[in-house]
Amino acid sequence: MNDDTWKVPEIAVAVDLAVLTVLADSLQIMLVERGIEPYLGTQALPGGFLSSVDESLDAAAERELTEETGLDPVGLHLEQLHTYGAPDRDPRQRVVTVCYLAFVPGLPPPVAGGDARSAAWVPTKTALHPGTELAFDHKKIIGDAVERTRSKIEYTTLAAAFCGPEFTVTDLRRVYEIVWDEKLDPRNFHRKVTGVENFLVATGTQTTRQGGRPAALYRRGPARLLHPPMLRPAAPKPDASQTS
Amino acid sequence: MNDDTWKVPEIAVAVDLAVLTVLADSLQIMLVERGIEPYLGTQALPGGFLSSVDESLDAAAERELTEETGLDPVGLHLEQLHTYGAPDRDPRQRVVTVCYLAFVPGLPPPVAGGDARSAAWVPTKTALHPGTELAFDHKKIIGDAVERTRSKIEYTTLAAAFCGPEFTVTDLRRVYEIVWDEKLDPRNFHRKVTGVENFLVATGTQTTRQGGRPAALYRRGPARLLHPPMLRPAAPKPDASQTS
DNA sequence: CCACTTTATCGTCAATTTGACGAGAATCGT
DNA sequence: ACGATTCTCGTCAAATTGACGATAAAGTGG
Repeated sequence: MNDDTWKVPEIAVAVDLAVLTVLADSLQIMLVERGIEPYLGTQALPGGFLSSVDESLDAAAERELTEETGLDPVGLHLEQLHTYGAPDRDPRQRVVTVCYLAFVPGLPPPVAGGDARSAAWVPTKTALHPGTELAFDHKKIIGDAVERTRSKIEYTTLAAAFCGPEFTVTDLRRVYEIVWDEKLDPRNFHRKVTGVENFLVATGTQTTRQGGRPAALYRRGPARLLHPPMLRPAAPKPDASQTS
Repeated sequence: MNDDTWKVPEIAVAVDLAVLTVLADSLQIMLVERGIEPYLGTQALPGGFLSSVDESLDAAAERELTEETGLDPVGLHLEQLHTYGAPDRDPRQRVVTVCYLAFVPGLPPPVAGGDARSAAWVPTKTALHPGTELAFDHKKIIGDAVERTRSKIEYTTLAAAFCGPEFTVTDLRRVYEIVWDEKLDPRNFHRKVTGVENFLVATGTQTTRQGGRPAALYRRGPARLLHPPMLRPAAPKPDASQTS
């Protein structure tokens, strides 16, 4: 470092998106097919390099989200997940990618939005399956995204971000059940979420449905933290230590 | 983006460290005095650019930690905090900095370690005080680091990372009290932490102290998650919404 | 050696929260 | 009208938490 000839390494900075939704009884992630080398034709997370040296990371993430999904980032949940920068993750040059995590409601408008590349929802179980090939280290990123999501809905109200603007308690419970892959008792769940102040705001209206009593509709309230948290059912307790 | 003359922006990637410890009844952060422009003479987080295009982010963080503190990163807790990349955060050129959060036990060896720059522990309250001037956006980073630390010890066993290899239940409780700035009941705290499996492993030995009954000494067990979590005492509940 | 102080640890008990269910309410299809 | 379905409220025992009494084991100063 005290060598006068040492120069700051110049590195390409990219932004990748892990866009998750709950759809068709599974947690799904948006993947695109790569149109260029490397990994041409392989599925990958949407993303790209900063458009200029003046673009902020958050702005780049929002831009990519709009380009790939056609969604308006306003009101969507978008947070940094992690930054990945292994020296060999891209064979062309050194790339550091800042990955963002986004939660969008099921069935967002036309999925294959503005950009020409074919975007698709893929169940995370499929994406994480050992047989699935993904570009770069994207499989690891997806694993991190799913784990972050699972714990995030424990102590925040973000599960509601997977629902539309109006939703029922059952809609919300299904989000938890699908993300955690656990059955929850409808009655206890109802008591819990309706008891958290400022989480759910009743609209007064009800669903029209086929079969079954109509459910009350709610909107998201201003609460962002669940206090106390909604804990995942404890692991079967095989006895071993909970490492990790 | 479809302009053939467009080039990938080359950006300088840095790694900064938020090294926290519990010392003298306060949560303190390691700061160094900058030896070069910009912000010459101002206190800043330790950190620096990647040493080469082949250095991984984690390796750079560990290298900086060793250079600045003389600590062996093996066994220390080091995790990514966030990546900061506002276009104007460094007047020289575009810099994206990946910030890491480290927890070290109180009174680590000689603090001003290998590197010549004067490193010092500064209470986070002082660092965050409105009157304090820090380099770049480091005040915001410290705020994020403190908040992450506060919530991290709720649901992980990481509070023990602030203690030495052997510690008492009271040592651990003081960590919680100092980080949260809340008094905790010694009896309930004792019951809680000794009841979590694989959190504390009794060594069988006891402290020799001046005044008061000797306390049993423990080491960290293999558990990494607190299940159920140790919740901060609920805010006095002024009634308002918890807008995070 | 004996109060007296200090700190650690164990125990108790009521209040709260959770988990497991029963049962009624409200709708649809037949 | 009847059964199937789904939402919602209620009950009750078990587990957890919060508040606090009491004892144990040290040091200190007479």
